[in-house]
Amino acid sequence: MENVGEEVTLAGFYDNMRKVSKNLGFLILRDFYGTTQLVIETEEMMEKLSGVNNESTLSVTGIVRERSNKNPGLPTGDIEVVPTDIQVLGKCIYNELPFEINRSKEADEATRLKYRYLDLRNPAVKDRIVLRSKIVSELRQAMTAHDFLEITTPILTCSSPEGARDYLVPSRNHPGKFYALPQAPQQFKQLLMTSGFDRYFQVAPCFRDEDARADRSPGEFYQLDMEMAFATQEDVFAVIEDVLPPVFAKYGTYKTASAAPFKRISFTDAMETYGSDKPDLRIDLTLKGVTSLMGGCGFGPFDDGNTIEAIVVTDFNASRKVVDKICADVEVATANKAYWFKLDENGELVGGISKFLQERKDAVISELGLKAGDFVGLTAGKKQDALKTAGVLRKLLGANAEGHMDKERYEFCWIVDFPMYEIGEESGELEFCHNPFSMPQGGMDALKNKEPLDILAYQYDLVVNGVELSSGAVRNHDPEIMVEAFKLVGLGEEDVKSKFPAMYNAFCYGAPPHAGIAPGVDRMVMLIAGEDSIREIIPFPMNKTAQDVMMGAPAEVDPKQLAEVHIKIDMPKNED
RNA sequence: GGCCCGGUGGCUCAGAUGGUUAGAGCGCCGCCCUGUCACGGCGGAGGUCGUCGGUUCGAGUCCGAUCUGGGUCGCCA
Repeated sequence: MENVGEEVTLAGFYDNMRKVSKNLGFLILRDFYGTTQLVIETEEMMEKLSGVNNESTLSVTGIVRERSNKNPGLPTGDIEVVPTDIQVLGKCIYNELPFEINRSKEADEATRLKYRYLDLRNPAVKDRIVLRSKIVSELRQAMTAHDFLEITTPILTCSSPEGARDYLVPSRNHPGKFYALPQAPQQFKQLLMTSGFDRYFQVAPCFRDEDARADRSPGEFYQLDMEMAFATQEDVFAVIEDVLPPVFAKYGTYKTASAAPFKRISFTDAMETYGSDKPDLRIDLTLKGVTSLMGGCGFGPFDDGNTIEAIVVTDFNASRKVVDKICADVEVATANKAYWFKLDENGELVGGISKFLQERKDAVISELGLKAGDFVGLTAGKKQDALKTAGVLRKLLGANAEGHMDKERYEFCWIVDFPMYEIGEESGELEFCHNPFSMPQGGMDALKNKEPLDILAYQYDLVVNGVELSSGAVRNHDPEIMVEAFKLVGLGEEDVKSKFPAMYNAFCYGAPPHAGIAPGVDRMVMLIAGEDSIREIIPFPMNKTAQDVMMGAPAEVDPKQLAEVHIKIDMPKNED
């Protein structure tokens, strides 16, 4: 309104025209910041627009006027611009687009990705990218305010033993040799600590050649990578608890985020209480072991020395149809069945597997503390299977049974005290549980004197609303402890030296104890934006099969390029 | 690699049990409309139903194979 009467020049995209007659029309001009209505009220101006397709870019000079019919629903709804000149800056040569810009989110995803530059013109799509930028900017400011230095680390490096498949880059100058894109800046940041930089962070690109998921982009993603020297687990927790919640609360779909200190749950407790190492604490349901209460009751899966887990849901009101759907979903997700029964209004055990429990009715009711209307979900199997299945069941019950999930907040927790070692499922032998960089709790003494499976690591995960945001650790900075840790999994000093030559050598020159963590930026933005697909918060995402359908990557290259890097293609023949 | 779901005008979708000319909304094109704002009215164009093969008098619909997209398990912090 304060510009009424002024001559202005606006530039933007031809969004839409509502043509009312030969010499009256309302043209909506859209730019990054919003829209403005232009009134075309002369045949001369109308003529300038004839043949101009939607989405062309225009420069419009005209006079700002107060509207006679205001639109209170629009930020610029009080004014309109009466053009005196219209220039077409960039022609859209098509009168029909692959999708309507303002409805692009409804279009086929392959088409959206192919025309991502059009998809991004949709304000609702663009806003996610703007949000991402704001979040990253805020994280940078917070880290800098905590005296962390942002330092970039190499993209062309060598394979790092994170455990995922590497992206390889052939070397021209060194025939037969390859660079690898980093799966994470893990070793470099630890070397920075050894160099004396005591607070490092980076919004770090990470590259892993693994298959995609709805919440996992294939190929590349970003981490808020950080590391601190002369620091403990507590120091890392304190920084994260200070940096993340304000960003979630400020930009999030939900306006509440956990305050410091976050709840801490040991890995073992998390598995036994929630059936998951990434529990959603917004759900108030917990697991209860009922092996001795229900074992041998005559129901097949409850025999054979199987572990049985129960989840009591009070005041359960979901329909039988919902219960069946939950059980079916559990089976799809875990390849393991879920069972149930209820305590009805008359105090009888009914439904599901209740008939097997009638003889133990009183014990069941008293041990589980059941009241009329309570529902009991059950799982059975080998201990870990029963727990994990119950974990999935818990999530589904929480989401479907009313009153057991307070959705409107970000609930953070730390999962701590992960085991250092486990017995590998395939090999049957002792293996590192997470990565081999973590410091065993108890150090050398623990490695030498404790049962390997009982040794815990200073390894922690950050979980929010059932999503694993990050894992981190206090690192093993002592070469002797490192060698000993590797000995337990059957590797010798030579293996350590050959696997991590730079780190091992560096640590031999005096290394500070250090610890760090690397929350996933894409996951954070997803959670904050409330999006279910990770592609919505990435400017130019790849599709599920790691292709960029807009650019056409990956693509074949010129034979000359291959020759320069000493590569010959040896395609398998399709003979079967 | 396994499993689940999808592929019908430019976009979103409907097409029980196989049956004659495959429909709708949006978009697009043309005409009309002097205050619209999801503008409105009238008219129109546009589809080898992902592909190949089979069953059948007849296939968008049934069967087989295949391509392709998404979800998920494996994999991956």
